[in-house]
Order: sequence, then structure tokens, then C-alpha cells
Amino acid sequence: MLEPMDTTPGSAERSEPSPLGRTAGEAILRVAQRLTDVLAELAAEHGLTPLQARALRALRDRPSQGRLARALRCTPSRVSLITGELEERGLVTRVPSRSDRRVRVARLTPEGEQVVEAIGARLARESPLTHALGHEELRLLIALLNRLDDADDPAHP
Amino acid sequence: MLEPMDTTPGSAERSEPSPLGRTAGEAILRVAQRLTDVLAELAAEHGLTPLQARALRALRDRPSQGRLARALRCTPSRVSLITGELEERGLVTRVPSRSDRRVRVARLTPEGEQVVEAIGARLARESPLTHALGHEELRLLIALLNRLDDADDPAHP
DNA sequence: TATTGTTATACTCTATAACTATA
DNA sequence: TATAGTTATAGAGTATAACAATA
Repeated sequence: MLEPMDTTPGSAERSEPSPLGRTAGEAILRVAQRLTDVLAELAAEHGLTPLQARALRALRDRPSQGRLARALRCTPSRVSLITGELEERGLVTRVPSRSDRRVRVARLTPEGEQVVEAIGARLARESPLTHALGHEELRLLIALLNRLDDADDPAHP
Repeated sequence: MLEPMDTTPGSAERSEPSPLGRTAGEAILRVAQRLTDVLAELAAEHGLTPLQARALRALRDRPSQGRLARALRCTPSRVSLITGELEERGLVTRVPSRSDRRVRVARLTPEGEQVVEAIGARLARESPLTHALGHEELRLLIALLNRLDDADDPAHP
């Protein structure tokens, strides 16, 4: 039920802008914190940790587990444990690749896809984004953020 | 020195938009992840954990430790430990409030202020934000994000 | 020999609960 | 009695290192 997410702006608001104050970085970090919290709660409703939910989403691209580790910014050992848990729940399956039998490719099961969809749908509906902004503004925001995401990414291996 | 921050869009890009795909939430979460990583590295350069850096920044508003705990989304016990460490390093001082001697108000020392400024300045300079967007776009983005941040915040205690 | 993934171990982070002092 | 903060303990999360199988 999506807790208040107190960012205590009541007292934060009275400080004047400063380098770390009301810059875009500051704003984005705060909004992101809120969204992260929302995501955590939605994941919890499905009995998942935030990292498991992120893993599930990332698995749509069918990465190797090593690649998944980089995407999640954790170690391969951790990925191994996480995918194992997700497999036990029937959300993913791990099958050895035919071209290289060392790698085990993890794929979403239909149920796994369903969970990803469900979380995504609720995130879109429940987030501050959809509440505070109109359609046009939302599209503008997405465009700006995608520019950020695509640019300045040194490594595309 | 600000790692590549691989988000593996090389393969992510080929999936078509879906509820959790290229929505604003998705985009903002990804950008936020990048910024969070940047912040973590900048903090590390000063020998601080990300949470310590966030605490330092939040302390500009001179909150009680309880209020600080809510702002950082952690328990008062944790705040106690963190402010203790920061005090040992000479970045903050904790003095008992005169009006209520149970509360110890934490304040930044000049050196603490300096660290906050330094991190903030580098964050503004180093982040994807300033690299990818022009001034006008940046202002627009800030405006949109602040709208998000101000709205939809159920509790203002 | 190098690489993918797994398991075992240890360490770090964070919370819960018990405690002290003030209100 | 209730509240702000601290300390002690326990639990979750995460990484490092040793291992197995394949390349």
C-alpha cells in the first residue's frame, strides 16, 4: 500500500539553492529515491526483493549470467543465487546454451513474464510520474531522460 | 574515477517498449542508477559511504537525529552510528539542544560544509546531466522533476 | 590455459530490542 | 509514562576465494 515516503521537504524546502541543492542531480536523486521505494514495495507484494525484481526485468533481454551481473552491478556469484531462487519459484528456467555449454541462459517462464508485466503496470499507474504530470509533459520528460541515458555512456561492449 | 557504468544497452535497446520498458519510470530509474553510482564514487573519494554523504548533505537543514533518520530512510540507531563516525572525522559536531536536552543537534563543521560543497560541485560537473543537456533543457528537466517531487507527497508532518 | 558458472566462507550493512536520560 | 538517542545483538545482503566443467 505504498507508504508516505517522507522526504521531509517541510524543513528541506527552506534552504536556498546551493551546489548540491536544487540542481538537476539533486532533484533526480530525490525523485529516483521515491521511485525506488515504490518499486521495492511493489516487488515485496510479489514476495520479491528489489534486486530480484530488477533481475527479472533484465532477463527479458536474455543475457548470460555474467552480463546480468554487470547489469545489476553485482557479482556473478550473487546472480547465481538469485536466478536459483527465481527458478525455484518457477519464474525462470536455466538451460545450457548449445553453442557454449558452459553458459546457462536464464529465460522467463510465462509466469515470470506475467510478474514483470504486473509490476510494470502498477509502477506506471502508481508512480508519482503519472500523478503529477500530464501526457505531454511526461513524453517530454521521457525524451530528456532517454537523451541522458543514451549519451555519456563510455562503454558499449 | 567514475567507472563506465555499464547498463548494457547494447542488447537492451532491441526490446520494444512494454509496460516496464521505455516508460518514464524505467528511464528515470536507469538515470538515477547512474547518478547514484556517480555519487557513490565521489563519496568514496572523500572516504565516505553513500549514506554518509547523504547524511552530510541532509545535515545542512539541521534536523534532529530522528528527523534525519526519516530523511535517510534508516533507523535512529543507524543515524547514531553514522553521525558518530562523522563526528570522529571532524565533519560534524553534536551538541545538546537547550530547549530539550534529550535531543542532540548535529551541525556541520566548516570542514564538513567544505566536503558537501566539493561533492556537490563535482556531481554537477561530472554527471551525465551536464554533459548531455544544454542549459535550457537542464532547466526544463529540473522544473519537471521538482514538480514530481513536490506533488504526490501524501505526508508533510 | 582461460572462462562460465557454482559453492563456501567471511565480511559489511542494517534493523530490532534493551537501555539511559530527559521530559 | 513517553520520547530522543545510544548500545548490543542478530539477521540480511554482498563479496572474495576456491572449485567444477567446458572451451
